Amino acid sequence: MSLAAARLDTTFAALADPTRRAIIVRLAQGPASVGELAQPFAMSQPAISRHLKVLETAGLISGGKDAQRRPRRLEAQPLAEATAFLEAFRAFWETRFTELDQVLEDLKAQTNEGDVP
Amino acid sequence: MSLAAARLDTTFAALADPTRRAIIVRLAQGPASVGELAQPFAMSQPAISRHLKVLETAGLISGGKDAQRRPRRLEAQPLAEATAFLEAFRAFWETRFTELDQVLEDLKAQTNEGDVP
DNA sequence: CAAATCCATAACCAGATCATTACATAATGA
DNA sequence: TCATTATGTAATGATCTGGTTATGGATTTG
Repeated sequence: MSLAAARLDTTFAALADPTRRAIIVRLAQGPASVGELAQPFAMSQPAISRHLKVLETAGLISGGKDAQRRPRRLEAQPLAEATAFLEAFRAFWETRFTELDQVLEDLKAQTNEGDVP
Repeated sequence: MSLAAARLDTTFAALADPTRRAIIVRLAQGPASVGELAQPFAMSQPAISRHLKVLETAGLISGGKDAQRRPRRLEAQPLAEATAFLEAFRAFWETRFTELDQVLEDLKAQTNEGDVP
Protein backbone atom coordinates (compact mmCIF):
# COMPACT_ATOMS: atom_id res chain seq x y z
CA MET A 1 0.00 0.00 0.00
CA SER A 2 1.27 3.47 -0.84
CA LEU A 3 2.16 5.96 1.86
CA ALA A 4 -0.65 8.25 0.75
CA ALA A 5 -3.11 5.36 1.07
CA ALA A 6 -1.86 4.52 4.57
CA ARG A 7 -2.41 8.13 5.54
CA LEU A 8 -5.96 8.02 4.21
CA ASP A 9 -6.53 4.89 6.32
CA THR A 10 -5.73 6.64 9.56
CA THR A 11 -7.37 9.90 8.54
CA PHE A 12 -10.70 8.30 7.66
CA ALA A 13 -10.52 6.03 10.71
CA ALA A 14 -10.02 9.10 12.88
CA LEU A 15 -12.99 10.78 11.21
CA ALA A 16 -15.21 7.75 11.83
CA ASP A 17 -15.89 8.71 15.44
CA PRO A 18 -18.42 11.44 16.34
CA THR A 19 -16.44 12.63 19.37
CA ARG A 20 -13.34 13.08 17.26
CA ARG A 21 -15.26 14.86 14.52
CA ALA A 22 -16.70 17.24 17.10
CA ILE A 23 -13.19 17.90 18.42
CA ILE A 24 -12.01 18.66 14.92
CA VAL A 25 -14.90 21.03 14.34
CA ARG A 26 -14.04 22.80 17.57
CA LEU A 27 -10.35 23.06 16.69
CA ALA A 28 -11.14 24.55 13.30
CA GLN A 29 -12.05 27.69 15.22
CA GLY A 30 -8.71 27.82 16.97
CA PRO A 31 -6.49 25.93 19.44
CA ALA A 32 -7.94 24.62 22.69
CA SER A 33 -6.74 22.87 25.83
CA VAL A 34 -7.68 19.29 26.70
CA GLY A 35 -10.07 20.50 29.37
CA GLU A 36 -11.82 22.83 26.97
CA LEU A 37 -12.07 20.06 24.41
CA ALA A 38 -13.41 17.59 26.98
CA GLN A 39 -16.02 19.93 28.45
CA PRO A 40 -18.90 19.23 25.99
CA PHE A 41 -18.69 15.45 26.40
CA ALA A 42 -20.13 13.07 28.98
CA MET A 43 -16.92 11.11 29.02
CA SER A 44 -13.89 10.79 31.28
CA GLN A 45 -10.82 12.93 30.65
CA PRO A 46 -8.63 9.91 29.81
CA ALA A 47 -11.12 8.96 27.12
CA ILE A 48 -10.69 12.39 25.55
CA SER A 49 -6.91 12.12 25.87
CA ARG A 50 -7.05 8.88 23.92
CA HIS A 51 -9.18 10.43 21.19
CA LEU A 52 -6.61 13.20 20.98
CA LYS A 53 -3.87 10.61 20.68
CA VAL A 54 -5.70 8.98 17.77
CA LEU A 55 -6.06 12.37 16.08
CA GLU A 56 -2.42 13.18 16.70
CA THR A 57 -1.23 9.81 15.35
CA ALA A 58 -3.29 10.51 12.26
CA GLY A 59 -1.53 13.85 11.95
CA LEU A 60 -4.84 15.69 12.20
CA ILE A 61 -3.80 17.69 15.24
CA SER A 62 -0.59 18.76 16.91
CA GLY A 63 0.15 19.73 20.49
CA GLY A 64 1.76 22.74 22.11
CA LYS A 65 2.63 23.62 25.68
CA ASP A 66 1.36 26.43 27.87
CA ALA A 67 2.04 26.01 31.60
CA GLN A 68 0.09 22.88 32.61
CA ARG A 69 -2.02 23.10 29.46
CA ARG A 70 -1.32 21.10 26.34
CA PRO A 71 -3.23 23.07 23.74
CA ARG A 72 -4.02 21.28 20.49
CA ARG A 73 -4.30 22.81 17.07
CA LEU A 74 -5.81 21.43 13.91
CA GLU A 75 -3.45 20.46 11.09
CA ALA A 76 -4.35 21.10 7.48
CA GLN A 77 -2.58 18.47 5.41
CA PRO A 78 -4.52 15.26 6.20
CA LEU A 79 -7.84 17.06 5.92
CA ALA A 80 -6.79 18.40 2.54
CA GLU A 81 -5.78 14.92 1.36
CA ALA A 82 -9.04 13.32 2.49
CA THR A 83 -10.98 16.09 0.79
CA ALA A 84 -9.00 15.58 -2.39
CA PHE A 85 -9.83 11.87 -2.36
CA LEU A 86 -13.55 12.53 -2.05
CA GLU A 87 -13.53 15.42 -4.50
CA ALA A 88 -12.51 12.95 -7.19
CA PHE A 89 -16.02 11.49 -6.92
CA ARG A 90 -17.84 14.77 -7.26
CA ALA A 91 -18.37 14.34 -11.00
CA PHE A 92 -19.78 10.89 -10.30
CA TRP A 93 -22.36 11.86 -7.73
CA GLU A 94 -23.39 15.11 -9.34
CA THR A 95 -24.22 13.09 -12.43
CA ARG A 96 -26.16 10.61 -10.29
CA PHE A 97 -28.19 13.36 -8.70
CA THR A 98 -28.96 14.87 -12.08
CA GLU A 99 -30.18 11.47 -13.28
CA LEU A 100 -32.34 11.13 -10.19
CA ASP A 101 -33.83 14.56 -10.77
CA GLN A 102 -34.66 13.46 -14.29
CA VAL A 103 -36.33 10.29 -13.05
CA LEU A 104 -38.43 12.27 -10.62
CA GLU A 105 -39.43 14.74 -13.29
CA ASP A 106 -40.40 11.96 -15.67
CA LEU A 107 -42.41 10.34 -12.92
CA LYS A 108 -44.23 13.57 -12.23
CA ALA A 109 -44.95 14.15 -15.91
CA GLN A 110 -46.30 10.59 -16.20
CA THR A 111 -48.55 11.08 -13.18
CA ASN A 112 -50.06 14.18 -14.77
CA GLU A 113 -50.58 12.46 -18.11
CA GLY A 114 -54.39 12.24 -17.92
CA ASP A 115 -54.87 15.66 -16.37
CA VAL A 116 -57.09 18.19 -17.98
CA PRO A 117 -55.13 21.10 -19.43
CA MET B 1 -26.09 11.52 18.05
CA SER B 2 -27.96 12.79 14.99
CA LEU B 3 -28.86 10.52 12.13
CA ALA B 4 -26.57 12.43 9.82
CA ALA B 5 -23.70 11.94 12.30
CA ALA B 6 -24.36 8.21 12.52
CA ARG B 7 -24.23 8.03 8.75
CA LEU B 8 -20.88 9.83 8.72
CA ASP B 9 -19.61 7.27 11.25
CA THR B 10 -20.24 4.33 8.98
CA THR B 11 -19.25 6.19 5.83
CA PHE B 12 -15.86 7.24 7.15
CA ALA B 13 -15.33 3.82 8.76
CA ALA B 14 -16.01 2.23 5.38
CA LEU B 15 -13.55 4.62 3.74
CA ALA B 16 -10.84 3.77 6.28
CA ASP B 17 -9.89 0.55 4.48
CA PRO B 18 -7.70 0.57 1.34
CA THR B 19 -9.45 -2.43 -0.18
CA ARG B 20 -12.83 -0.76 0.19
CA ARG B 21 -11.55 2.53 -1.20
CA ALA B 22 -10.18 0.69 -4.22
CA ILE B 23 -13.55 -1.01 -4.70
CA ILE B 24 -15.27 2.36 -4.57
CA VAL B 25 -12.85 3.81 -7.11
CA ARG B 26 -13.57 0.86 -9.39
CA LEU B 27 -17.33 1.21 -9.02
CA ALA B 28 -17.19 4.91 -9.84
CA GLN B 29 -16.53 3.76 -13.41
CA GLY B 30 -19.62 1.57 -13.47
CA PRO B 31 -21.20 -1.51 -11.88
CA ALA B 32 -19.17 -4.70 -11.46
CA SER B 33 -19.72 -8.26 -10.26
CA VAL B 34 -18.13 -9.63 -7.09
CA GLY B 35 -15.65 -11.63 -9.13
CA GLU B 36 -14.58 -8.58 -11.09
CA LEU B 37 -14.21 -6.59 -7.90
CA ALA B 38 -12.21 -9.36 -6.21
CA GLN B 39 -9.83 -9.95 -9.10
CA PRO B 40 -7.21 -7.24 -8.28
CA PHE B 41 -6.79 -8.37 -4.67
CA ALA B 42 -4.69 -11.10 -3.05
CA MET B 43 -7.55 -11.96 -0.78
CA SER B 44 -10.19 -14.67 -0.56
CA GLN B 45 -13.61 -14.14 -2.13
CA PRO B 46 -15.40 -14.27 1.24
CA ALA B 47 -13.17 -11.44 2.44
CA ILE B 48 -14.31 -9.35 -0.53
CA SER B 49 -17.93 -10.28 0.12
CA ARG B 50 -17.56 -8.98 3.64
CA HIS B 51 -16.03 -5.73 2.48
CA LEU B 52 -18.99 -5.38 0.14
CA LYS B 53 -21.33 -6.00 3.05
CA VAL B 54 -19.64 -3.20 4.99
CA LEU B 55 -19.99 -0.87 2.02
CA GLU B 56 -23.62 -1.85 1.55
CA THR B 57 -24.45 -1.38 5.23
CA ALA B 58 -22.91 2.08 4.96
CA GLY B 59 -25.18 2.72 1.97
CA LEU B 60 -22.18 3.34 -0.26
CA ILE B 61 -23.12 0.60 -2.70
CA SER B 62 -26.22 -1.30 -3.69
CA GLY B 63 -26.66 -4.68 -5.28
CA GLY B 64 -28.46 -5.90 -8.35
CA LYS B 65 -29.05 -9.32 -9.85
CA ASP B 66 -27.96 -10.73 -13.20
CA ALA B 67 -28.16 -14.55 -13.48
CA GLN B 68 -25.67 -15.83 -10.87
CA ARG B 69 -24.00 -12.44 -10.64
CA ARG B 70 -24.76 -9.89 -7.97
CA PRO B 71 -23.45 -6.73 -9.60
CA ARG B 72 -22.79 -3.79 -7.30
CA ARG B 73 -23.18 -0.14 -8.10
CA LEU B 74 -21.88 2.91 -6.30
CA GLU B 75 -24.38 5.11 -4.49
CA ALA B 76 -24.04 8.86 -4.45
CA GLN B 77 -25.64 10.10 -1.26
CA PRO B 78 -23.15 9.03 1.45
CA LEU B 79 -20.19 10.15 -0.64
CA ALA B 80 -21.85 13.52 -1.10
CA GLU B 81 -22.47 13.85 2.62
CA ALA B 82 -18.90 12.95 3.56
CA THR B 83 -17.62 15.41 0.98
CA ALA B 84 -19.86 18.11 2.39
CA PHE B 85 -18.49 17.51 5.88
CA LEU B 86 -14.90 17.89 4.71
CA GLU B 87 -15.66 20.82 2.42
CA ALA B 88 -16.62 22.80 5.50
CA PHE B 89 -12.94 22.78 6.44
CA ARG B 90 -11.67 24.01 3.09
CA ALA B 91 -11.54 27.65 4.22
CA PHE B 92 -9.55 26.52 7.25
CA TRP B 93 -6.85 24.58 5.46
CA GLU B 94 -6.54 26.91 2.52
CA THR B 95 -5.80 29.67 5.02
CA ARG B 96 -3.27 27.42 6.73
CA PHE B 97 -1.50 26.70 3.46
CA THR B 98 -1.39 30.39 2.61
CA GLU B 99 0.18 31.08 6.00
CA LEU B 100 2.73 28.34 5.41
CA ASP B 101 3.59 29.81 2.01
CA GLN B 102 4.14 33.13 3.71
CA VAL B 103 6.43 31.56 6.30
CA LEU B 104 8.46 29.90 3.57
CA GLU B 105 8.72 33.12 1.61
CA ASP B 106 9.84 35.04 4.68
CA LEU B 107 12.38 32.35 5.39
CA LYS B 108 13.73 32.58 1.87
CA ALA B 109 13.90 36.37 1.99
CA GLN B 110 15.76 36.16 5.29
CA THR B 111 18.24 33.66 3.87
CA ASN B 112 19.02 36.00 0.99
CA GLU B 113 19.46 39.03 3.27
CA GLY B 114 23.22 39.34 2.92
CA ASP B 115 23.30 38.49 -0.81
CA VAL B 116 24.82 40.88 -3.29
CA PRO B 117 22.20 42.43 -5.53
C1' DC C 1 6.27 23.52 51.01
C1' DA C 2 1.50 21.87 50.38
C1' DA C 3 -2.63 21.75 47.85
C1' DA C 4 -4.85 22.12 43.64
C1' DT C 5 -4.99 21.99 38.55
C1' DC C 6 -4.15 19.90 34.09
C1' DC C 7 -3.08 16.12 31.73
C1' DA C 8 -0.89 11.48 30.40
C1' DT C 9 -0.37 6.58 31.01
C1' DA C 10 -1.38 1.87 32.59
C1' DA C 11 -4.38 -1.98 33.38
C1' DC C 12 -8.55 -3.92 32.21
C1' DC C 13 -12.73 -5.37 29.69
C1' DA C 14 -16.45 -5.85 26.19
C1' DG C 15 -17.33 -5.64 21.66
C1' DA C 16 -15.99 -4.76 16.79
C1' DT C 17 -12.96 -5.75 12.78
C1' DC C 18 -10.61 -8.43 9.30
C1' DA C 19 -8.73 -12.28 7.68
C1' DT C 20 -9.01 -17.47 7.11
C1' DT C 21 -11.23 -22.19 5.79
C1' DA C 22 -15.23 -24.94 5.09
C1' DC C 23 -19.65 -25.27 3.43
C1' DA C 24 -24.29 -23.96 1.35
C1' DT C 25 -27.19 -22.17 -2.26
C1' DA C 26 -28.73 -20.49 -6.73
C1' DA C 27 -28.43 -20.24 -11.68
C1' DT C 28 -26.44 -21.96 -16.06
C1' DG C 29 -25.57 -25.23 -19.40
C1' DA C 30 -23.80 -29.76 -21.35
C1' DT D 1 -29.82 -34.27 -14.20
C1' DC D 2 -25.16 -33.20 -13.02
C1' DA D 3 -21.15 -30.34 -13.14
C1' DT D 4 -19.75 -25.66 -13.09
C1' DT D 5 -19.93 -20.91 -11.96
C1' DA D 6 -20.82 -17.13 -8.84
C1' DT D 7 -21.64 -15.82 -4.50
C1' DG D 8 -23.20 -15.78 0.34
C1' DT D 9 -22.81 -17.58 5.25
C1' DA D 10 -20.79 -19.81 9.42
C1' DA D 11 -17.16 -20.83 12.55
C1' DT D 12 -12.84 -19.37 14.27
C1' DG D 13 -9.01 -16.54 15.87
C1' DA D 14 -5.93 -12.47 16.23
C1' DT D 15 -5.95 -7.77 16.68
C1' DC D 16 -8.04 -3.19 17.28
C1' DT D 17 -11.35 0.07 19.58
C1' DG D 18 -13.34 2.75 22.98
C1' DG D 19 -14.73 3.11 27.33
C1' DT D 20 -13.64 2.71 32.53
C1' DT D 21 -10.84 3.43 37.08
C1' DA D 22 -6.45 4.19 39.25
C1' DT D 23 -2.38 6.55 39.44
C1' DG D 24 1.51 9.68 38.60
C1' DG D 25 4.02 13.86 36.90
C1' DA D 26 4.38 18.73 35.99
C1' DT D 27 3.03 23.33 37.06
C1' DT D 28 0.74 26.97 39.44
C1' DT D 29 -0.84 29.00 43.66
C1' DG D 30 -1.97 29.59 48.65
